[in-house]
Amino acid sequence: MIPLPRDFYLQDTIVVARKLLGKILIHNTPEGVISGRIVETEAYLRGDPACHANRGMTERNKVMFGPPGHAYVYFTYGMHFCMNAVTQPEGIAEAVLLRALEPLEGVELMRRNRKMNERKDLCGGPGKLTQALGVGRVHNGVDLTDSCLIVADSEEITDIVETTRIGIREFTDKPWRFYSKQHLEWVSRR
DNA sequence: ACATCGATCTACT
DNA sequence: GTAGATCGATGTA
Repeated sequence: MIPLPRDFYLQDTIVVARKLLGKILIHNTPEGVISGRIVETEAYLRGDPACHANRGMTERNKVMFGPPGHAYVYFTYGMHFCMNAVTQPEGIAEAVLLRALEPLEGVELMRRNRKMNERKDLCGGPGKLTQALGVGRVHNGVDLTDSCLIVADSEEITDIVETTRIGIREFTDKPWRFYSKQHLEWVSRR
């Protein structure tokens, strides 16, 4: 599995969000490899009130201001982690939220992490996929091109549905959520 | 110091 | 369709 190069994350963030569809997120854990195909993403841009970094750098969002190709993992709702891939050069805070995966390797580990058996319940949502892969606080800031958590190159998806983003209160009209039409069954919502 | 609420999920109606 | 869980980052005083 070849990690996507850092340059990949220097493209326009919306382009990155679309091109990440089909790619493979891989977590190498002591228990074994857990991986899935990315099938749903959202873009968060500068100047976007829904973007965590919009009001400047804070302790929580500082990874978004760092170099591209790193993971921005944050804790929310008192119980969930969400994972992003940071895009754009250092100093410019944009990112792509990973919202759903098609489970590939380590499905039994996912079942154990999630306390769920149905394949469809394992990775179909941003909080679900981090729990399934065992991704949390310690992964905030790790290098997605060279660490235990990587995004590997794979097929290009061309049949993409774009919709508005989920769970935000501002900029709700922007069509910056993307999912693969050929992986509908793994997507969090249609 | 303190109040608010979130890029969510589950269980229950 | 919606309430409740649960906690720390953030904004206001």
